[in-house]
Amino acid sequence: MSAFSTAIASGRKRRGEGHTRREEILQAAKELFLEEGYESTTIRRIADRVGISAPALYLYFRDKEDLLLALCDQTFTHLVDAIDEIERTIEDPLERIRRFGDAYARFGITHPDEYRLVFLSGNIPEAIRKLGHRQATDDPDRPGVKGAIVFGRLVAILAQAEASGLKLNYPPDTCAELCWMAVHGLVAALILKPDFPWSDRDVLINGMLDIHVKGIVRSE
Amino acid sequence: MSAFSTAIASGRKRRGEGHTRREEILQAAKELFLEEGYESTTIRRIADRVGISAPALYLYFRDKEDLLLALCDQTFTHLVDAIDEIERTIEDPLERIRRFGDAYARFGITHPDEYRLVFLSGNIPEAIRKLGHRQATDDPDRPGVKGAIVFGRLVAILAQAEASGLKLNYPPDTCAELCWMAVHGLVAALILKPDFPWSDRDVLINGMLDIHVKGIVRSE
DNA sequence: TTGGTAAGTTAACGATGTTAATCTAAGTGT
DNA sequence: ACACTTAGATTAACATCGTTAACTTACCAA
Repeated sequence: MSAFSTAIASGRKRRGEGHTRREEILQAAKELFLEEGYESTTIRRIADRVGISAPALYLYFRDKEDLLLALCDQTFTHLVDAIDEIERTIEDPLERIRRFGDAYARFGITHPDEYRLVFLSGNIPEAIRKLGHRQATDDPDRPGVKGAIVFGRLVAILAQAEASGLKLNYPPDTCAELCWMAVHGLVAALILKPDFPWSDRDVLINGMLDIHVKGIVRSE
Repeated sequence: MSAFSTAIASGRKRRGEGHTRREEILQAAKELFLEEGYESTTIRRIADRVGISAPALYLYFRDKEDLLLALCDQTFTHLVDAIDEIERTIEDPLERIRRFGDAYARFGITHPDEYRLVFLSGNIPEAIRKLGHRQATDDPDRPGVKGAIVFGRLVAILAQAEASGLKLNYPPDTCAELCWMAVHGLVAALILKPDFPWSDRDVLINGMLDIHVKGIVRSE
């Protein structure tokens, strides 16, 4: 209670804070997210931690989903960075695909809450529709779009691989969808049923990548 | 209001209804589930449709999850039946695996709400723990267990295939996990992002099965 | 007739996301 | 120096949710 009231009392430095508040809220939400899990992350708890009232959050975020998605994008940026790194350093197309899948899977397993929110909860299209026509579909800062960007990267890598002479068994988009779905299924399973006696993680990841790299490139 | 009160008035045939009530509730829940979607399926709405008060549901189901899982098991029985049929009629191990995957994928796509509840929401182990020690883990009537049964069937089919001479690249459980995860990812993607411009469904399903059947059996 | 019991009711609790109405303090124009 | 606007927050409240507590009713058996 004292921490709360002092936060209120000391939080009244009005000038220029409008800038910072949004980041403060995201930071607090992230902490709670990690500390107490997604389930307990309620609007009021986030507001408490920031030191403001719950309705104040609605000055910065349209609704809870908007907040959470913004938070996810922040995290997903790290995955995009990792993909950038791979594209910059790896030349061989097949190895690129492998590394992509590996990075993707490990990112998902390491950030289960964010992964759930972006790839495992109700359709993002609906969420976008709910947000209204506020922004065009290609706005790179719209929350939730980082997930689509990651998938787009895979399509690009595969198209590029095909362009550089690799023979694929399906069109690049279809290949991307198949690969993504499979690795996505792996991540989803490990996240949603963590107590199930799965085989060794590395075996599963490597196995899945083996199977799909083999299954997608024409071998004759 | 009139429909409600008449339902109440005529619903007071007390004798022997205790037997029927549970099924009535499940039926009403199922209808609402299909009519208005999972989101709008609230305890009070289900109770309204049955013509009883909301707390009365707790005489037949421990909590909402218990009800929903019971409902899911009812639906999943159809998938188990389909698997029975496959095991009874198909001899060739590879074809069995294929048909299993096909049946599984199409079942998931056809029953998205139940699929979400069983395979796409928080871990079942937690749910089971929440239900208490009411029943042992191998009770075939415990709600939610049908999902695990389906997976168990796949393991059995693969082990059987190996026993009949087929060479696998991984242990049967690992093979089952890989196959299941991939098809699960496919179903999950189609369910959760229905508006995404995916490739043709049949192409995806067949492609995924091709890739995994090829990737799992040793070819040399 | 008298209990006892199974089935159901109403009232209420605590939480949740969210909205409406209001207040306040800082900046701005005159 | 004084009035006005406005961004940023507040308190109060709403509707809804799952769920529990306490009470009522109808039936059956002794």
